[in-house]
Amino acid sequence: MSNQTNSEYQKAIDYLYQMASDGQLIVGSKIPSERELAQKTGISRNSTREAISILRGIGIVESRHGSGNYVSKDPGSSISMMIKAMLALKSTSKAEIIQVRKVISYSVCELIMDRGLTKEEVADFQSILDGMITASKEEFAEYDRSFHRKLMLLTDNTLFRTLMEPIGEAYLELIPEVIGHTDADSRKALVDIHALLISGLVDHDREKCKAYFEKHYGFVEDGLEL
Amino acid sequence: MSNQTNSEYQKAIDYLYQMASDGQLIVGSKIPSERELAQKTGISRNSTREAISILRGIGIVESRHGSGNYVSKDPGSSISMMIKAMLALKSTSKAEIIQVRKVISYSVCELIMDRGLTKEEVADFQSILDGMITASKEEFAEYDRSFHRKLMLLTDNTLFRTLMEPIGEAYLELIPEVIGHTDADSRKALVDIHALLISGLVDHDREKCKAYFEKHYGFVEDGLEL
DNA sequence: AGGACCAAGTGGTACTACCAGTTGTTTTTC
DNA sequence: GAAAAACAACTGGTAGTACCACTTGGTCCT
Repeated sequence: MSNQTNSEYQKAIDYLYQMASDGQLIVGSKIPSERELAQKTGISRNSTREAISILRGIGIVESRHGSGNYVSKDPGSSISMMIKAMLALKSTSKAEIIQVRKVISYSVCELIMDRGLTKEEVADFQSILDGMITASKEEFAEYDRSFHRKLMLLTDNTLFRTLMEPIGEAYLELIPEVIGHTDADSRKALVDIHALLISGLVDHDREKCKAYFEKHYGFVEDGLEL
Repeated sequence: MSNQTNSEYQKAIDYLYQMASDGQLIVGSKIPSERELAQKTGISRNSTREAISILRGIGIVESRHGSGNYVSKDPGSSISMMIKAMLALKSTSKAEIIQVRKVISYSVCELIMDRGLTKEEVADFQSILDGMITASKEEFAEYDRSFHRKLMLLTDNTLFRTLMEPIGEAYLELIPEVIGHTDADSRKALVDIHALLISGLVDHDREKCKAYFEKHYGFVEDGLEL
């Protein structure tokens, strides 16, 4: 994991990564104080603070004035910030985000299809769909989000969720643009499309699921005029 | 875009974001020097450097010693860093890494299957497979890696590559453990399995590709005793 | 016990000084 | 006059010190 950059601050980062891989740093735990870290790594406190600033930028460290620096509980959240920055700088990324989300969502469904859905899970999804029917444009996006979040939770693979979550966030920002192009009828159609997926999962029907994805993201791509 | 945090360094970040939204900062352009920035925003050079460290952590600024700080051309590269850090911190299980890699790899193949492979691409893959046949245990892992890297390069979706790269790295660290359980015969079988995938991509044959993934990762899971 | 207080430790900011690269200009050299 | 060497004026990188602002845990007093 060690980086060979010549920078001094890298020593502090390497030192912390080493602690992490030794299991001495778990999520939420306090990292050594800046002065101690500086002394241990043989660099100045300035450079130590620089290292910590970078880690804070990356989102894996949080600082509490007067208390200490801590390993962030939610490092995933700042990945979405980063993807946002990417979006701001590279105008072609919309299509990429949609594509990634589509393809990964589908793969997750493949995983879920093997085990099917419990009655409780079906009921949960149904209540989301029920909410969609009467939802306003603004609410609709939120339902769509919780639908997909729930879907992701079915995998019990935390790495998946961590990777997928920020993409979902970035995707969510595109939703208003999509929904803006819809009327009540097309939103009704969207609800049916979502129902199709649930049905496909219950029946272990790969084709149904595939149809869902084609329709759903066809909708999205039209809305974004891609 | 302005943040209401009380920190001093935030002034520098806000100042730069303001410049960006005014169109004065385009990709690759040089941002004001640290001393100038400090003077303009009324904060110390220390705090200015802290701001720039964070921006460098986020990946939207690159620093060149003796030259200046520049708006990054490739903000995506640091997403990889971030995911790597996450993998180190969250003691992700082997099974999760394998599963994510499998699913994303498969997703990419779905994308590629639509367009198939050019003759040149097939030849490139074939040369990797040829290398595998005579490879030692140690070399085999490296071939496997370049195989999958090449696969990833076929999707011109940079977001995909960005997400996949660190997972590939994590996966790579597991490879020696897998290969350690193999003999020459089973490695020969692995080469055949890889050839199956290429054949599937050429023929647009989804089932062949699927068979590849089942066999390949079945192999891996056995090797890791999952 | 309860509350007020205090002291030690922590991150936050500033200033200064110097090192180490880069870059464009000037001077030297042929 | 053109190429090469030297220089000067930038740039970011590192270090050290001092002090401020805040948190925390303990002590002392009531």
